[in-house]
Amino acid sequence: MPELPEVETVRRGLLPVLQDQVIERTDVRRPDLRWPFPGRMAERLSHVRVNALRRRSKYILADLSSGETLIIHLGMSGRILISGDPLGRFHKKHAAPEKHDHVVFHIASGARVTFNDPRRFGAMDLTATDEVDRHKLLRNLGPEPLGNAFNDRYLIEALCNRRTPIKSALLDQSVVAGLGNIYVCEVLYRAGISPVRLASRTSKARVSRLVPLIRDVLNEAIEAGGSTLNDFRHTDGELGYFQHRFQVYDRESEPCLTNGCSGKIARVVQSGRSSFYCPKCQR
DNA sequence: ATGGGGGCCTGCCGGC
DNA sequence: TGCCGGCAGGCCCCCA
Repeated sequence: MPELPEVETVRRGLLPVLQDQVIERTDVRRPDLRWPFPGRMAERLSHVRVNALRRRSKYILADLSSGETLIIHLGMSGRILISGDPLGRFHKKHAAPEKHDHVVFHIASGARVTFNDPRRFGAMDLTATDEVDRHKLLRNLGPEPLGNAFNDRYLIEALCNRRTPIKSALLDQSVVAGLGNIYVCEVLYRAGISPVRLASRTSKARVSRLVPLIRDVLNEAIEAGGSTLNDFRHTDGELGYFQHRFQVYDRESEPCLTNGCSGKIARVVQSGRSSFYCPKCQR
């Protein structure tokens, strides 16, 4: 699913319902997602207050009054939906659990937060809050693309020795954390860089230019509430809108949108993922 | 050490 | 109408 902008959209949607609120009880409706849930997860997620709701890369982190942090990843098809919010900000009423509703959080306010994930590539784990950064899933993540540690000096250093296509390098979460297939395609289009160009063969000047472009694309997508392809929804069930602004993603054989360019968008497969780009203006 | 490919799942869409 | 192959926003793990 969800790349950084979609995860950030979900986090913001959850904020008013979870921040400083008490989880009264959690229903765990199956033993695992991608991996087995941690032991006694339902109990450890009952009678706890959510002190903070953070995001790291594509992970949502809920810091709990128990001293533990709930780590949530949405995988490819994970959704989180809110129902029965007593303050009326979300109109959806409670309903019987649907297919693929795997975990249901019952909030003391009366709201309910449901994690639904058909493909089950998502994940949940619990770890001590002061050890979150050392958690297996998080410890190898590179810098946040919207943070200060992500800058041209860093990115030049990170890419200069990589003998892999720049597309693959930017998808590598240890280089920069949070980009996925869609936004990498869009970023490379804006930068005029071919996805098949080797990272190490991309000039420092062009790598420098990538930094603000990555920030722009992500900020614009967050502003638009993320992108909706098949299954992404906001926590209130609404759609994101950034997909209407895709310039290359999923536009195979359509005309390039660059002024004066007569190119057609091409699709190539790189390490099993589709890359979309204009062979004329991306070199 | 680094890079590439397989595999994990379900659902949907297009072609026959 | 039904079946089959291909494809999908991610990422761990194994192998070379």
